[in-house]
Amino acid sequence: MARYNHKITEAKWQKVWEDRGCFQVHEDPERPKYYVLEMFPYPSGRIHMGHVRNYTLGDVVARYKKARGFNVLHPMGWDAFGLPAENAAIENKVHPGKWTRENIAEMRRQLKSMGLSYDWTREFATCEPEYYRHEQKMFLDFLEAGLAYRKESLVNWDPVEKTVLANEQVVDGKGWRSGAVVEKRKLAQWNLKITAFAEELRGDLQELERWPDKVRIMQENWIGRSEGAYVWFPISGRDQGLQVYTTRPDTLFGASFCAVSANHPIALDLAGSSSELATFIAECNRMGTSEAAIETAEKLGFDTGLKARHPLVEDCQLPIYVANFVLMEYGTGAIFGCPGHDQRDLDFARKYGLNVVPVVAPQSAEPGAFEIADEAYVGDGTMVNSDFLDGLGVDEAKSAVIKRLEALGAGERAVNYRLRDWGVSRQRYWGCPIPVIHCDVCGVVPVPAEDLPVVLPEDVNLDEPGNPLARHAIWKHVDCPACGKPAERETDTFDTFFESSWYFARFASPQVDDIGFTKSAADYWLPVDQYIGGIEHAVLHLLYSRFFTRALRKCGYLDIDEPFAGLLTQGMVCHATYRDDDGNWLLPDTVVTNDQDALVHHQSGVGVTRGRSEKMSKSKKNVVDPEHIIKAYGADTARLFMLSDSPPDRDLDWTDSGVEGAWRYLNRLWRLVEGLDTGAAEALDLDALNLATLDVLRLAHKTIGSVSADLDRFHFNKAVARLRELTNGIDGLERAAPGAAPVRREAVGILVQLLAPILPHLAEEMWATMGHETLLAETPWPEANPVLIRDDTVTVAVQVNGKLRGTLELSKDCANADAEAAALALDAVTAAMDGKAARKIIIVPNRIVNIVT
RNA sequence: GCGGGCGUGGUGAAAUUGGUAAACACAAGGGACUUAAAAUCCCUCGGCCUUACGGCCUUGUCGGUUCAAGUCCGACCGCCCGCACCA
Repeated sequence: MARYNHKITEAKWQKVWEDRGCFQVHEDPERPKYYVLEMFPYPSGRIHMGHVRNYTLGDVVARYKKARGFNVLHPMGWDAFGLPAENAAIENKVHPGKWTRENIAEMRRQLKSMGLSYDWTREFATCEPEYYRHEQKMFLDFLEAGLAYRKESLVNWDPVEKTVLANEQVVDGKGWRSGAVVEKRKLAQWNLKITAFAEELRGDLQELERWPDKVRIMQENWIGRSEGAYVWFPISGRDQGLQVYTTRPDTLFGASFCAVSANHPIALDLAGSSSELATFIAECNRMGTSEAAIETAEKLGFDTGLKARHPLVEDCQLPIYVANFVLMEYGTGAIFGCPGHDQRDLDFARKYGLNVVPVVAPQSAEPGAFEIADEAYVGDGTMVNSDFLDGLGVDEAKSAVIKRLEALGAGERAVNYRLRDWGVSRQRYWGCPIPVIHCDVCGVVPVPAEDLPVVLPEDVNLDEPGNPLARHAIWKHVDCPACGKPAERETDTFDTFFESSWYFARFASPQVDDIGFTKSAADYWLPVDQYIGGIEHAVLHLLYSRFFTRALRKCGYLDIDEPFAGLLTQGMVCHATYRDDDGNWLLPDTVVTNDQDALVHHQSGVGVTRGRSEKMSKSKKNVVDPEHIIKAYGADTARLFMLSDSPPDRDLDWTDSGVEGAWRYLNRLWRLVEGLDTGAAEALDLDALNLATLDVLRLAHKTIGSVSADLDRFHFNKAVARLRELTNGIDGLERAAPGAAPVRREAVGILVQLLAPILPHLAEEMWATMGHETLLAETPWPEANPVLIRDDTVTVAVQVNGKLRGTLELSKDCANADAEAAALALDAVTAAMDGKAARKIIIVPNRIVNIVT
């Protein structure tokens, strides 16, 4: 008996599907559409197991929905701009464009070997002008709609590389590559007004019912709506006041100090005449902006000597500090501190010897006796020491104090968001040029639509630090489109999240060149019905895309609000880690077991320690190359392994034995059709079947329902288990039994159809071997015979005092009295009741009888 | 520090969402076939007690609610993920 030859079979069907254009789709208003999309990859060079998992999940959904009659759009493309290309250019002296395009070719070849049901005619790469020209136009439309603007903002500047660094590229205050001390610099940067949609982006999260709660919570926290008030504190001896934002206006009578950010105008102003303060500000700015850096930093303040006058308490003067924990980007960059009810303010007050006055007393406290020790009281309670607020609850006090402040003109109710506008300028080469021109006379001038695209020049010199566009004299110098005088192009490029914020819409009409996508195609295909990708994009990519969709709507491109109706976030692919005695990481396939059952390196023989399973990463070398697996076992085996055992949103452990198990199952399936009687078809006669044979046929039809339900809910591991059960059932058929041959043929047929989304190549081969002349990839999903899935009897558990004492086969939906009588008649039940009478009998029809004595 | 999640056999997991815990696999052990191996097939496989029939226990720990708890509630322990000192 020949073993299943995956190499020949997989290549054969991939070619058939491609030649027939099985997966090419067109808008068809007659059919329901289904758009399934996996997050497109950055072309880093080769696919990794994370890609294999992601694309397998999407492919199962796409093939299943196609079989269910949907017009399925399932595209693939390349997120092709980004920093790795520039790094590779510097390290290997290869042009970023060449490097990127070669990587795409290699990865496309690898993806094609997986047999994924993409409509490859829709493929595009975002680094090509045919793509990015449209986002240049979108940017100009945003500019006109007031959704894009330029402002000065602080960036991490690496003085050696002459470039801006992301937070994660700053390590201990130094550039990750140059090691130079990073400076905070103010640069004029382009921003998109995502905050204009803050409330909408937050509120609409509720509508995203097919998104994981986890992601919705993360986005909600990121947007960070808070309700509070602005409060104005006059500054003694100055004309200007201090505007503060607070979420606890109720604690205003407990205020003992004010504090401003190191970058607050007041701080900068005072620093001009105080070198001490200037030094303190510089120290604050040196502190990293990453959370870890701020976390470990001690809370420090610098007394400015200025006093803020309390808006509600006559003669009350609060010292104004510059403090390292106040952020310029949030609220007004200034706070009042109430140490009694904020731990950070309490720490600060103790350090600098400031008053601590409790103004909220917990319900349990003795009136007048409540004091604050080491812990601030942040709970609800009754107002004390607070003038007209005394006796009110916290919420009432908030309203009352705001009302009073508003009446006095000393404050107002306010809603604030943590969300900041999206800075899109990058001082980098390998990105989409920002289509504006800077003219000394006219200022910022948009590139006229007819001059788009602004094409990224290919002839650049990457050997020197800094952005090569800024050194490219020919490209950079142009005439002002408005006045015709010499001017300069913007040399910044877009953040690469720009490209991925609308690519899903481009797939709807990827070939049109006068616009990013046509309205009619967007109307038909969008939103994406099911989006699948990694949890690492839970906030930024998904939030930017949600914003972009709204911005495009405002500019008339489309009519939807939400780009992704359903979201599935897959878990990581993990593998055990290995290190030798010197602590060096080792590749899994260089580790073997020796005669003494010990782990050793396959060549040197030195001892190896097996570490815990972790996310596959190059740095820990615990990687398995998908291409090796596909060559050795085939794409179907890799797919099956990815889907078996673990639910998609959980982490998956890659194991060799698991792969072997998947491969054995494939061969077992293959033997199923090899041994099939495909000759003269004996008609199926239900009445002639014995019970065991009928059960297998019934199992096959029931499996249609259970597998469908599992696939609908993305419980792929359970679907695989059901298919294994059916396989076990078919294998157990007694060949000589009457009607066994036609039952076997029908059951295998159903099995093959249900396997099709998971093991497309093998299933197609089995389908053909069974004598079908149509393609399984174009065959509708099977339908269960209602007669065969109906159950006449059910197994009911019988308990005495909650303990299982036996089971009963009862006719379905039988009377409770019958169930009760049958249960009481069981020997095990009478024994367990030990002569006692039943006090109570609980019956859940078709499920359980519980006798309580 | 805050927020979210998870904890079930040697391992990955399942449990119709409060109703027979451990489906389906992996690993392990035993057997059949074979000159032998591979492949394949069959059996055993949570723990303890029992020759057997069977019994008792078991879902991180301790309590609670309920006729009934892996599932709900409270406290604790452990692990993972995310983050914003957010006023």
